[in-house]
Amino acid sequence: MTQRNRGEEIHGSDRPDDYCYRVLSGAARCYIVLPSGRRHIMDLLLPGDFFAFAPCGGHYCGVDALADNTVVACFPCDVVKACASADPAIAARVREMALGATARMQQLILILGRTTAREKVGSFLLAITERTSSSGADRVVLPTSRYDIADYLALSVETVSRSLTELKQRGSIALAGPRRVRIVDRHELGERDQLESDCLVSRATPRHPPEGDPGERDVRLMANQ
Amino acid sequence: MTQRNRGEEIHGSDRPDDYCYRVLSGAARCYIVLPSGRRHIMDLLLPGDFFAFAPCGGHYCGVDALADNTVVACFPCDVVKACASADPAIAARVREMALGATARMQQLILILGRTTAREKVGSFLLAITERTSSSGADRVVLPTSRYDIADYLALSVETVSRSLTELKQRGSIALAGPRRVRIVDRHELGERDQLESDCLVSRATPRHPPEGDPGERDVRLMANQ
DNA sequence: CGTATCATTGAGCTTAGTCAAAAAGTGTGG
DNA sequence: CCACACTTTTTGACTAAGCTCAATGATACG
Repeated sequence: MTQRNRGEEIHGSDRPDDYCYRVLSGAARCYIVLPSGRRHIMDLLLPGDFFAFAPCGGHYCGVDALADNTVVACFPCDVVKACASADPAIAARVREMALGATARMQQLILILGRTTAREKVGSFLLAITERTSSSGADRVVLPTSRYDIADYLALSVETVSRSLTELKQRGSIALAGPRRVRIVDRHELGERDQLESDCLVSRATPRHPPEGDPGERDVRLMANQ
Repeated sequence: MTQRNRGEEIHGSDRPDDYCYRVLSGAARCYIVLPSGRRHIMDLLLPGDFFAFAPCGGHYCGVDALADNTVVACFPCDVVKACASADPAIAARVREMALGATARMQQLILILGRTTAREKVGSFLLAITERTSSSGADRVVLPTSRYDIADYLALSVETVSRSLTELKQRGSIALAGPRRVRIVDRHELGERDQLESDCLVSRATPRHPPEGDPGERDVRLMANQ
């Protein structure tokens, strides 16, 4: 757990699943370098956030500081596992933090699944705003450069930049410098989906409403081999 | 936990984070319906696989059977949580299964991050082959239709179909019926990255080799608020 | 005050989405 | 076993969107 400044590597390895990370202050990016040289940012970590790489076949994985004075706690996963086995309170904490990581991953999957670059950038802005200011604030200072946004959203830098200027010109956001963003129209940034909700639902129609509690409580089914 | 046939809904709700799922036999898809009507498949579940939705702002979430005689155990998350708190063995099992879910999510993020449709489809084929036959087999029966693949990879059906025929024509795969695939050239299906590994690494160069064990073992840093 | 990095903008090209239709499977009942 | 309907898959033509290459501004840092 060392303090690092912007751009400095916190930890890196090609055995990524040996360590897990928790940001204590600052911000960090977790990325994988594909053998082609492409970098994909798997997660952005703000204070309190937890992350662990899954084994990923020989790719180089790393965690870098995004801000000055970033402090990240790095732990060998097997140590954490052992502590969790020994102490139920720690186990519960680990579960809770892993749940947060899962939520961010699912959110990223959803964002990456969007069709247009504008939607991706828009929902990224909404997500990062939500995370930095817990309430429904409308101002955010991006912790990332355009390059990082591009590698996070799987877009080119140019497309990220163009999307932002387009959103600005539409009046959906306002920019004060490259990193200071004000959200003007949330709906235009991906909740826009909501507005079209009365449109035709083709191959995704929910067939029946939820049928009440399945009533199955035999946790052995969940837990046994 | 009821047995369902292909296409039937197993569970659905717009409070997705209340339940978690474990496939006992068959196969299932976990998806989110965006208000626009678009469906995104968040995960494909094979026997033994575990999944839980994160809260996702009012979208409809569902789990459907992909095969006949699919059996899925559905549990309220708070019940599982309570059992994990009470029984360390269950807690460990839940951790282990959640780790598997995390690995699949990270893999999906990586696949969605690929640039071309052919790469997405190719790495999807590799991934699903790896999961269905634990060793390095080269044959796979896809559990999904083209539509499902499309909704999983965030592509259009037509593009999925075109990518598959293109891979076939290149000799990277062989098709026997729409769902029976034989992997001919693994490298062409996404490990292709490996071949270009000596190419220029631009903005993703790992700065230093891993610096040895950070040596931090104070798990309080991991566990405390 | 240069220099390097980051951000923006432009032009051309490649690729995937859309709309439309045909072909190939799948399952049913006669 | 065949005929029929229905679904799934494939293919084509066109359009739109993002990537690449290239150049220009802006900003921070020595």
